[in-house]
Amino acid sequence: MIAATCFSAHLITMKTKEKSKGSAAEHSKESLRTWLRLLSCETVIEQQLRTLLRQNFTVTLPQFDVLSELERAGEPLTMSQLSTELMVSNGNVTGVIDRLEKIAFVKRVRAERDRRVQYIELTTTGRKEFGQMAIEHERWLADLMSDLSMTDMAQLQHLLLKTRQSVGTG
Amino acid sequence: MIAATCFSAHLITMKTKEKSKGSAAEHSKESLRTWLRLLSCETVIEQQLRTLLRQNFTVTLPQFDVLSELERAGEPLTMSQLSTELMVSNGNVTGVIDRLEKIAFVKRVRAERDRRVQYIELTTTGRKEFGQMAIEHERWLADLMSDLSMTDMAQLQHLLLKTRQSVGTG
DNA sequence: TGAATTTATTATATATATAAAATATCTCAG
DNA sequence: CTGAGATATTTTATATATATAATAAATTCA
Repeated sequence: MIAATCFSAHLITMKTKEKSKGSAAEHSKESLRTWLRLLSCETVIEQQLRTLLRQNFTVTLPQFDVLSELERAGEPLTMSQLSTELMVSNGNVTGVIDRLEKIAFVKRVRAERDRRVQYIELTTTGRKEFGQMAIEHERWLADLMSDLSMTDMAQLQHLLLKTRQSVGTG
Repeated sequence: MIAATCFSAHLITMKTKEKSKGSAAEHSKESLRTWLRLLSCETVIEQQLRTLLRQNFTVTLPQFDVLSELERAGEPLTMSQLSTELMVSNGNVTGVIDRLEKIAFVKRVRAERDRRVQYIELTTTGRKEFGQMAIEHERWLADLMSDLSMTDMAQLQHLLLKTRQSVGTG
């Protein structure tokens, strides 16, 4: 999402009295442990990327996320589409687009058929600058993950997907 | 952590031209894929928890995180300790504590030996209210993770720990 | 047509979030 | 004991973030 800012720990007292294996209580505790680790892991990486982005370029992480989404789509997107894809509120997107428009990385174009809609598109500058940032961003990430094997990452992706699906259907 | 707010997608164009297996380029792409999935997974869960907390209680997610940390510690913590544990900035913690103090869930106590330090401690109300919230929080999480087996969660934790260590040493 | 409804966007209020500067206090060498 | 440097917290400025209300445009349908 746009402004990945976060208090991240959710560190909750873990009472280790229950010794039943495979019980609902045990599954519950393990869920909590898993979540705390997931959160911690995500937060550390996000902070690293945020800092690197700040130090090396002129955009913030949420702004970078918007540019990524526009580049990935390969075509202009509406505010609502951005909001949905990036999983943030509408009002949030408005602010980020305001700032990106101010530095001329994107521009708003009013749709012709439906005049309620604004299309957001990358400018030539925005696309070019983003290209540079994306290369660095991928390099940073590869470096952060350097101790993980291809197998590790494949397994991790599989489990994360399964988690995502569990949350979605829950 | 405190205010897990975030633009979360970081969806970057994935060029699939390179076909070399096990190359640095391939590892780099896989790192990016893994990160995007981790981010997406974390964001969805966080949004769910944030909404549930909002709808059922009077505190925000960052505030809940602070309370969790205090309860887990079992003793008053300084602002710096909270900031470090929750991986957020000092100024951030100040604001969250201000709000928790306003609703009398925590109180500031100036340290005697070192008058720069403020100890933050749970009030009786804060501890009691948090207890209720923590029970619900764990229930929500167990529900969200219900499709994951104990083995899945153990493997996931293992891989996340490995990722965390890679980031830490990188 | 034109009022009710739907959809998209913006406005508003509040709460996080960071970085950097300011403030207060402490430690310790000299 | 006195001031330089270190540490803890708060303040400030700016950018995200949410939820909700308000606005605006388009659509539906009596």
